[in-house]
Amino acid sequence: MLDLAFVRNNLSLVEEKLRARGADPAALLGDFHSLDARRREAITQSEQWKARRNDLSQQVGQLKRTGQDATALMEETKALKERLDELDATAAALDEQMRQSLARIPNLTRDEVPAGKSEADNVVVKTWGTAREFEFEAKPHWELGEKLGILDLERAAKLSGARFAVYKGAGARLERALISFMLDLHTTTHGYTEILPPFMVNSKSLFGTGQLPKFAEDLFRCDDGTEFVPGEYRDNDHWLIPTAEVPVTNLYRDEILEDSKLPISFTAYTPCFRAEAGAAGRDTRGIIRQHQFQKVELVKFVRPEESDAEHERLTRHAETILELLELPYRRMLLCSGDTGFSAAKTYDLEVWLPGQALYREISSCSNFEAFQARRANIRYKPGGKGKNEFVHTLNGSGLAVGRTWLAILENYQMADGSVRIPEVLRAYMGGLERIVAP
RNA sequence: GGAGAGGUGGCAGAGUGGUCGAAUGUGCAUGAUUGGAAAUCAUGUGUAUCCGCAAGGGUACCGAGGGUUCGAAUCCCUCCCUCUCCGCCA
Repeated sequence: MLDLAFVRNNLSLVEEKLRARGADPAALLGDFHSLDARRREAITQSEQWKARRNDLSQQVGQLKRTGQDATALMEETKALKERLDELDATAAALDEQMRQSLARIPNLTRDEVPAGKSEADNVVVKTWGTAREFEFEAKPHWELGEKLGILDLERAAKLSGARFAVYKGAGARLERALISFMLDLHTTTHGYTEILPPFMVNSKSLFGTGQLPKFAEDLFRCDDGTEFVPGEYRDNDHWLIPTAEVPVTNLYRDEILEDSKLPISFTAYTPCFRAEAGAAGRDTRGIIRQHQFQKVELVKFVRPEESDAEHERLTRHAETILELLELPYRRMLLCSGDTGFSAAKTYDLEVWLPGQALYREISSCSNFEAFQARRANIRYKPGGKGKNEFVHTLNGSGLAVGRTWLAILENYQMADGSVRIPEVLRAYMGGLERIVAP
């Protein structure tokens, strides 16, 4: 969420940034100045009447205490009430309108974010590793996985429908090995604290990180016998998390963090659940796009002045996983049109997939600045004194485990259809060096 | 799921309709005292928002949301959370 006062004082900048995202400022901001003025006027009016009521009520109390008759004053105050209720309702309605309007405005992208409409306008920042030369035709992971008996998409469909996977034998163990390998590296060398959060969260949490209200249709909601009402954020409903970002960032919702404890770095392994509404027909083969996938996430709470540097560090932490696994990748700086709702700046890491001869996103590392912190009310006291300020939040995949799994299959495949295990994973695989067909 | 007890400021803990944004203790900050410190004393010490150039003033907040009342921390309703006992359960 953007700061109301900031929007008021920088309206043309906000409009310009919205246009850069491909959003329509008129639709999002409406007649901002008018609403803002009417809201403030209504609040002032209502509060002035409340002050009068409070004053009269106190006089009533004083009369009663000294045993005098207060009937006249009570009648007068009662008469005041009707008008007050009206003013109060108007003020509350305008305030709510402003709140909802602000909640739907995306974050402003930073100036170094390139202008662009779509994925095609993202900029390659760097490329790491070289794509392997194959002396045979590289196969896609779904063929490799099915042949090796470690991936069963047919039976997964029987159990749960399309976009689910069953991993088996060495395939299941490879997934588990990747999770352990990633968590171990992040919690030791990279200094993150491991979190194992709930896999279900309430709508307050989803509002905090920005998934609600705009992206409700991308989420799985548990049926509590109630409906989601945009603008109402409950603490007693349940949604499946689309990413660990939600529970981990919301750990500190409505809290004031100690300056001396910052920056705080958390890593968490969780499954992620996504409805993939609007992705019908896309990536239907293989396990690129699933309703459930596993992910190791990195989350940071930092002081505003250090969020840029921490963003670079966090991205490097994700890249390190790819480098240790010796998977070629490139780092993309997302353009304004492709940057997510809550993010001010995002790097995507794309891994090379020889079976499909293309780069695919395997990690997304974002700086949200104060956008999420403002929604979730996460603050700190700079220097331990004075006014509370919002922290900056960051997060990134480190990495998406399912996509790492399939990248290993495609990059490490041999002519006979077997798959070598990357060196760094072998200890996690009980010494296994190669997955071969049964 | 059933029965009961609770949720008040950084913490502890009073307050059951008015003088309560809230006693008291403690913590913290500043000052006095001291060679320095401890102790002591004094003063101050929440958040958000609205008006205002500012000084300052108003409003709201005692788990959350509604309601009753001229007036609610206090009474009523719904919900959330914590604790105890029972039931169920991995």
